Amino acid sequence: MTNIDDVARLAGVSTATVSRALRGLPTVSAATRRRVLAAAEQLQYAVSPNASRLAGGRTATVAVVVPRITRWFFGTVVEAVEDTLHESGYDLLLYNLDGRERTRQRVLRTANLHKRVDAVMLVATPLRPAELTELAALGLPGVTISSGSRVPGWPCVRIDDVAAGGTATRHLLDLGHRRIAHICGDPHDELAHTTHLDRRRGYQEALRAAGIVPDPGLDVESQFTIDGGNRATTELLARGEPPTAIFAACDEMAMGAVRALREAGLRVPQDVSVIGIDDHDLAGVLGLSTIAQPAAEQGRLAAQILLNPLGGRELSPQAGRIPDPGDDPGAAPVILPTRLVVRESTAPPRAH
Amino acid sequence: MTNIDDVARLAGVSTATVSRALRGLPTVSAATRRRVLAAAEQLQYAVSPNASRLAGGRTATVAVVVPRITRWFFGTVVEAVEDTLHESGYDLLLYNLDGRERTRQRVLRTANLHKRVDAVMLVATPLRPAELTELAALGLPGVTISSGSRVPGWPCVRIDDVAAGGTATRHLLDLGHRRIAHICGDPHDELAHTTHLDRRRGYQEALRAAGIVPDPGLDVESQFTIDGGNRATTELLARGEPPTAIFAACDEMAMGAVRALREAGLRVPQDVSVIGIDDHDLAGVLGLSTIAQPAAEQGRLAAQILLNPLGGRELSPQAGRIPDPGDDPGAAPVILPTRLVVRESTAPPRAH
DNA sequence: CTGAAAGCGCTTACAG
DNA sequence: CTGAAAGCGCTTACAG
Repeated sequence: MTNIDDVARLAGVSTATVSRALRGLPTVSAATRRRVLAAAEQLQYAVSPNASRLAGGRTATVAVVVPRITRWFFGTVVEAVEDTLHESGYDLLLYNLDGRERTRQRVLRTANLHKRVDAVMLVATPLRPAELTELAALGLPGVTISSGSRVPGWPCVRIDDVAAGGTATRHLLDLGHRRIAHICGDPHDELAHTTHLDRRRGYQEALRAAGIVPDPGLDVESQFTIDGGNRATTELLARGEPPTAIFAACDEMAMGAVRALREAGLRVPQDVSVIGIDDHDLAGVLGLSTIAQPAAEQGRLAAQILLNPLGGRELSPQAGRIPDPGDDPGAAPVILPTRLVVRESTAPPRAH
Repeated sequence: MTNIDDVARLAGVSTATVSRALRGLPTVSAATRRRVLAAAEQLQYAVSPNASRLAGGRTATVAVVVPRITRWFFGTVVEAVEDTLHESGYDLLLYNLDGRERTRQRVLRTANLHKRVDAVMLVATPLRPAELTELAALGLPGVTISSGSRVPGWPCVRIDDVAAGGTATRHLLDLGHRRIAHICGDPHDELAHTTHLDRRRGYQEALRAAGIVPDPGLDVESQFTIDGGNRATTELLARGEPPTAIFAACDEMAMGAVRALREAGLRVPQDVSVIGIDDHDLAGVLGLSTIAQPAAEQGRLAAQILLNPLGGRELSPQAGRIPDPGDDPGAAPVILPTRLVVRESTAPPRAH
C-alpha cells in the first residue's frame, strides 16, 4: 500500500510538501503541486484517514442520531444530510436508536463520541437530563433537527409543530367539521418528546378559536406509527359516536386511521375525513390530505449550518453556531415553513 | 483529553499492558486487569479510534452501499445491518448512491475505500466491469445482498427472484386470470440490474407452464418506484383492452399501479387484480397482496457472515467467506425464502 | 504475565 | 515556498 513517503520520493520533495500540496494549501508553488499530484496519481496514492485524523486532530466525521431510519421522516433527513456531508468530504456515522437502551448508551456516552467525531446531529432525539449533561460536557459542536432536546449552544432546525397542528385543524373546521378527533403521541414516552404535545396544542387552540371546547373523549394517544394510528382509531370508534374528522399527528398514523376506518365500514372522506402531517412519499398514492413539511431541506440546512463556520472543510468547537449575525447559543430555532396539501381524504361532513 | 499514558501511570503499568487489559486479551493477570480497568474508569478514559486503527491496522468499520436509503427494502436492510455491526463493535459508513455518479466514484474508487474500511457490503448495487475490477483488486472482504454484481470471492445473500415472480404469477393464474400484465424494470439501466429480469423470467415461465404465450403488449418497463408503477400502468391502459391482473415487480410499483387504476376508474380487485413483491410496511394498510421477502433477515445474515470468521471482533482478508463447510469463493448464494401473502388486491376475474 | 521500543502514516509548528 | 523533526495515541513483535 503506497504511502506519503513513496509519493514524496517520486516527486522529489518532503512529505510535508506532499501533505500540503494534496490538501490544496496555498503555500505550495504551482510547479511543485503539479509534480506532487502527478506522483500521487501515478502511484494511486490515497491518504490514510486514520493517520490524517490522528495527526491533524480532526475526524472529518459527523455522528447522526435518529430514532428509526426506516420511518419516512428520518430516512429522508438522513439522505439529505449524507449528501451534504459527503459533498464536503465528511463521513457520516449512523446511529439508529430503534428504542434500544444499549444503542442510546453507545451513542450518548462520552466514551463513544470522544475522539471519534467532530460534531453531532440529533434528529428528534429527546435526551434524559444526565445524558444532556454528558453531551454538553463534551464541548462538541452540534445541531438538532425537529423536536427532542435542545442542547445548550447548538442551533436547531425544525418546523413549527403548533402551527402545523393548527393549520390541519383549521382545514377541517373550514370544511364545516365540528366533531374533530385527534390521534397522536406516545403516552409511555418518558423522554418528554414534545412533538405530539405541540401538535395537540395547535389542534386545541384552533378548536377554541372556533368556539369549540376540546373533548378529551375525542383525543386518543398512541404511537407515531401505522399500527399506532390503527389502534388509536379503533379505540376512538369503540368510545361511541364517531367523529366526522380525524387529525392524525403524522401521516403514518393517518394511514393507520384510514385502514381502521375502512375496516369498521366507514368511508373516507364521505363518513370521516382524515388529515395528517408530513407529506409522506405515499400520501399521494393514498390520496391523503396533509400538512407537508420539508424533511430533506431540514436535513440539508442543518448539515450546512454544521459545516459552514469554517468553510465546510473544518469544524471547530465554535462550529455549532448559526452563521447569521445576532446569532448566539440558545438562539431561536430556524423554522422552516409547512404547507397544506388537500387531497381526497378530507371533505365537508355529510349533512345529517 | 486523557490518553493511554495517563491510565498507565495511574495503574502503575506500561501502556502495552493497558492496551492489552482494555482489549480483554488473555495475557493479563486478573489483578492487573482490575487495576487498569479501575484507572480507566476513574479517568473516564476512551481509546482513540484513529490511533488504535492506525497502529492496529484495522478500522472496525464496514462500508455499506445502497441505491437509496429512503426505499423500503434498503432502509430495512440497513437498519438490521447497523444493529448487527454495532453489536460487534463495528461502525457503519453509509453510502447512499441515489443515482449520482459522484457518489459512485467516492465509494467505488480504490482511493476512498483504501485504508478506510475493513469490509464492504453491496446492497443491490450493480457495478461496471471497471469498477468490479477495482473493487476486487482491493482484496477486501465483502458480501453482496440481493441482486447486482457478484464480486469474486464474496458471498451473497438474497431471495430467488425467479421463484418470487413465478409464485406471484401463479397466484393470479390460480384465481383464473389469463390476461396478466407485468410492470417492472428500468429500461435505461446500463448497469445490468438483474432483479427485474429475474422476476420477469419467473412471470414468463409461469405463464408458459399454464399454456399462455407471454404477450409483449402486456409487459411494460418503468422504474422501481411508485411513480414508475403509476406511469407503467397508465401506459398499459393506453395500449387498449386492460388486463384483468397486474403483477408488479415490487410493492412500490404495485402501489403506483393501484393509484393509476383508480384514477382510470377501474376498481381493485373487482376490475383489475394487483400483486407486488416485498411486503412493504404499507402493503398491509393498502390491502396489497404480495410476495413477502425477509429484508431485515437478509441484512442481519449478511452482516453476520462478514463478522463471523474471526469471532465477530476482527476481519481478515479471508473474512468474506460463508463459514459453512463446502464453502468456497464464488459459492452459490444463500437463498432466503419468500412467502405469498394474500390480501384484498387480488380476486378472481369478473365473469364476462 | 509484563515492559521498552519501534512503528503505524500522517500533520504541524519551527526555522529558513 | 520548502524541509527536518517532533508528535498524534495507540498496538505489536521482541525479549524476558
